Amino acid sequence: MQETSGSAERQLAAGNLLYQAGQGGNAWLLLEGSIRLDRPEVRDESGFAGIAIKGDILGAETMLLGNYTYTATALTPCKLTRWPEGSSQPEPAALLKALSSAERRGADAVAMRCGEAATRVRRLIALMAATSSSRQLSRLMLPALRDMAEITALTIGTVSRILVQLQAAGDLARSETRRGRPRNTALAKPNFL
Amino acid sequence: MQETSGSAERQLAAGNLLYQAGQGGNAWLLLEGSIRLDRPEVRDESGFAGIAIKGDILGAETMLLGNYTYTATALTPCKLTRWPEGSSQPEPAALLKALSSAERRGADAVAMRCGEAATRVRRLIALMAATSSSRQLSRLMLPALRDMAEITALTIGTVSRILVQLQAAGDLARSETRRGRPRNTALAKPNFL
DNA sequence: CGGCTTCTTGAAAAGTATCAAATATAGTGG
DNA sequence: CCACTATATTTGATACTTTTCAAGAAGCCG
Repeated sequence: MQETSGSAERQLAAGNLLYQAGQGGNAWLLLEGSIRLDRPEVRDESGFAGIAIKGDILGAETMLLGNYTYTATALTPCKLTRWPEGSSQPEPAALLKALSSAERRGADAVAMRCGEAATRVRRLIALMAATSSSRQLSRLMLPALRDMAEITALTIGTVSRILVQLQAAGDLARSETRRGRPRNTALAKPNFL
Repeated sequence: MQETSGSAERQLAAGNLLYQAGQGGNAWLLLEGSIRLDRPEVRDESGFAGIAIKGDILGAETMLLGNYTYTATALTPCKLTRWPEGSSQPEPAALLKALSSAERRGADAVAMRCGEAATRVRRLIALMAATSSSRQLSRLMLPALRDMAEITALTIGTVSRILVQLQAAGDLARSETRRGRPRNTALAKPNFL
């Protein structure tokens, strides 16, 4: 929780919650990392509704509706900042940019559910790689298997098998996998005060 | 072609092209019907990238980039109008509305590729029903099997089998299917002049 | 360490895709 | 107006991919 009160910036560890559907709050610009969006209706099911990567705007709907439509959770470590930066009203040009990146990201999300399992996982990895600086993506910089499975509409087992294949083929850096109990940086821990 | 030159409105028969990726043009508000968006890169493959229904804005990226990012084709008969209506510059509030509906529609597209085949087709039909006035959707108001297959990431055969099931279960109005050669209202026929 | 979670892996089952052929229909041209 | 053609839909049998269900291994945290 390295956040000073009133700061416009925010850091988020992988797996942590940025905001929850229904809450009030401001929009965010994602400076680093990747975030998944989930529809609130579906409780235990996947609920996956979209993804955001570096440069995308999240939660712009609060400026219209007052509260968030989706729940946002970090897939990888994230850095964010309030949006829009200075003014409380975004410029039309900035809104257009947000709109067109939202459309592109929607298309990306659809594409990650298209074709064979290996293709889909490959596409997800490619998207994450666009976020990352290094070209050879390490296993540690990927989202949890569960997230990858829900994004690609596959099962955890299938994603695991495919990652093994990709590592064997040299398409993915072989590295330690992230197991064990996640940090209890609590999905539900309120971030205000 | 009941369009008078300079008119801000436009009609489109099912299967017809509204605009192509790369072209220049204006944004549209979809007044009636539904439209599919396709990424241009993928030639023969599905290429499906998103869907738009009544009330959605299409092609807003032209205001930023100058030309369309996706190719837009009518799934069902459509009525559209230039957007924004009067002014050449859209209001921030209108842009926000476009943005949040784009996100919602992206989530819808993702959801239509989630779960078993029957579930997915059901979701697509539900979305189309939201467009339509009548609650019991007729077979004729649905997109072509090929479109439904590409949207749901299934095959034509599977979709066909599922529609038969839905009709048998009474969840879908049993009606004539739309076969035969489509109108040659040409995908490529230029609409200017 | 003990407990909890994630990841890996196996064998069998289920669901879809494939491939192919038959059927139905709207438009076209004679 | 009718046959003809191109396209859309239905349907069947088989093959393949992925899911299921289960158990075990590996890692983090207190």
